[in-house]
Amino acid sequence: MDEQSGGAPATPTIADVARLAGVSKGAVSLALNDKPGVSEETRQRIREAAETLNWRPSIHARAMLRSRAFAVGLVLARDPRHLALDPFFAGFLGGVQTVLADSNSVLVLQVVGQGEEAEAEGYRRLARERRIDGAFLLDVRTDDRRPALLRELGLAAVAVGPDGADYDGTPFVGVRDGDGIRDAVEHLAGLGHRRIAFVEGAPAYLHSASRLAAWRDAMRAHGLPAGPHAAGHFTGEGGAAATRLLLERRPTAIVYASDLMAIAGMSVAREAGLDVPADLSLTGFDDNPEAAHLHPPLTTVRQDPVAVGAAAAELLMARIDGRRVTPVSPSPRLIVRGSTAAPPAAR
Amino acid sequence: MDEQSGGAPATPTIADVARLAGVSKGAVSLALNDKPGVSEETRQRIREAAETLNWRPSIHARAMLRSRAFAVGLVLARDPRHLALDPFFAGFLGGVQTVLADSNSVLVLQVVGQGEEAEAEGYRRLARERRIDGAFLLDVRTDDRRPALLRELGLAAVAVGPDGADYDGTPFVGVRDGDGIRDAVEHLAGLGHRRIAFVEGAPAYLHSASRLAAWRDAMRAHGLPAGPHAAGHFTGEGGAAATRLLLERRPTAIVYASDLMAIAGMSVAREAGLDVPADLSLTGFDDNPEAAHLHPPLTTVRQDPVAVGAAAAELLMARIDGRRVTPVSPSPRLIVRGSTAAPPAAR
DNA sequence: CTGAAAGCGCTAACAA
DNA sequence: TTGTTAGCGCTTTCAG
Repeated sequence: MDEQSGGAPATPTIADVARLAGVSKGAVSLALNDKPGVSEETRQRIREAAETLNWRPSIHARAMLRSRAFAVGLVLARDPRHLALDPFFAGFLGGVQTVLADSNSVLVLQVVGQGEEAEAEGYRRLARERRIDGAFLLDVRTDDRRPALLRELGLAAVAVGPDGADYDGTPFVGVRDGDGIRDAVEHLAGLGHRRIAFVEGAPAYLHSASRLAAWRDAMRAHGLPAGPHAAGHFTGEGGAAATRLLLERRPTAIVYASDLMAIAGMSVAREAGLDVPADLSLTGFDDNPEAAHLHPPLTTVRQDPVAVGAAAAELLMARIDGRRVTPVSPSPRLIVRGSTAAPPAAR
Repeated sequence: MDEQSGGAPATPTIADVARLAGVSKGAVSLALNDKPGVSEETRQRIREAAETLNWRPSIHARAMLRSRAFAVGLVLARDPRHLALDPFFAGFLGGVQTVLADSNSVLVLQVVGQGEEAEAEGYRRLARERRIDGAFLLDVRTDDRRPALLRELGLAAVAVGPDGADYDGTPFVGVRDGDGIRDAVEHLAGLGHRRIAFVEGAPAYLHSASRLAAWRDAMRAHGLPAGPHAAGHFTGEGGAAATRLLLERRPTAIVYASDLMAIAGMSVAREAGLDVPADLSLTGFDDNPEAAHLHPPLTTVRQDPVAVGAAAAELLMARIDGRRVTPVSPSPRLIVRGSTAAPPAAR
């Protein structure tokens, strides 16, 4: 239609750059990929031409020869409403991005309904269409078939989960949730609490199981009897129900595996006529934006999701490129606020 | 290297399918794209061959000829922590996905730091590398340059924002936030409130401005004087500060443009010695997972983010394909809970 | 050090 | 109705 508007076509190709620089296409390719075989002088001229034309190599043309997609995937099998309540996820994405930008790769995100099959199908589709070179595994379950699936699909994989875990050689970027729970128990024990209950998330998940284990270990380390615990499934309803159950055992403190459950628990305690923190101390996990603005503000564990995302992406890109890097595991931090205090003197 | 492992190569190409079916590559292409030129019999045979080999066309090869990327983009210039507190976003992604799956497209997500320039650069990069065919625009600002940018880049665009808005021909999939605010005001007015204050979000955003306007309109519609309002910037700190300010004007109810701000406001009110809802009624917006589990539970406005996401994706794919569809705008719903009641009789 | 040419997997315009 | 062929934009041999 409007082909003769004047200059170069809308999206320049490598040929346009070559023409402008007065060299061949091959020279342009060598020059811009920092490969030997071009004089520094020519390289500079080519660089300028590319800059002038605002040219970027077509990702698809590249992908065809190198059979690399320059993209990584993340399939999330979560109830959308569940996804929302996880500040970890958002930070994680941000961290991932910083690394991907340097690698000239992008993130393909697929949110599928719940269900392992949908999740597997998501990865399969991305793999078969050669859309991605590797993938992140989040929400790892105790008996997770994704590591095996991804290997079968020929995709690099990096899992995010409890530090030190290992499935099938799939490396884990550790989140040291356990350390956070331990700090919470230590904080409470230091205040004089002895009956510290625990509300776990969903036992099927690795990061849930590791938090429970950390609570048990910390209790033992402080010479305290492992108090009662109940599953809250990371939901508000679950947290409330678990709290009702645990309250019968008269704990002076409850450690929750998530803020949402802690918030729901706080309401339950209040309805039961308990004052927080005078009668009952509460700690959460995640440091939701709401946590600091509750009444009382919630003592909780804050992870560094951006660092975890960056570490995971670093590791994934290294695997794709066949490089070796040693994974790091950022530590979480206990944020002490108003929901914890010394236990009632009476007991 | 290990070329003679026995059967077909790891990832089959169209040539493998053609060979197996005993036809040419061209025939395979026609057959599997449901184009005329192949007998039904042959088509069936080809289909079976493709099935046997578990073949999918390489997205990159396709992209090269049709200059279609079979992907759409979403660039988010938000503080990662801000992203987390928005249940709308998660549902939106879920809704988008349902439509993309049918179109054989994927979503490329880019979370950049805050700043308009980073945001623009994100879209530019995706466009120049021909990574995407179109993009979603979220968090539209009153003077947003992205519609112009995307047109310049040759990308289809669909914005998510107040119903009926229009920038530069970029279609909007409306979220009827205004209706939600109106319902909240109506609910409060019906309970007998007359002094209804408002905490808006960040005035620069369209969806913030439209909620403020809706509050004004609703107040007028009920013959009430437009009470005081203040900006809370969608953050907890902001919501708390705005509430402190507004409390001096002795409202009997406060409508908030987000749950987070409302939650922070509830704490401020309690610290000021006010009982919610006996002394002060509060409404939020979003229906965060926490909202139902506060004490008292928060009356709030729930959108249908999944429907919005699906509608936006539908519209975007239609634009890319050059089809025409009429956008729909799902309505939000007021969820009445315990944070609202009749105003104190005294006043 | 540079240029020409082949080919990645696919589609579309051909010729048979 | 079929099979053949010429590229899409790029990288990578291989000669010059």
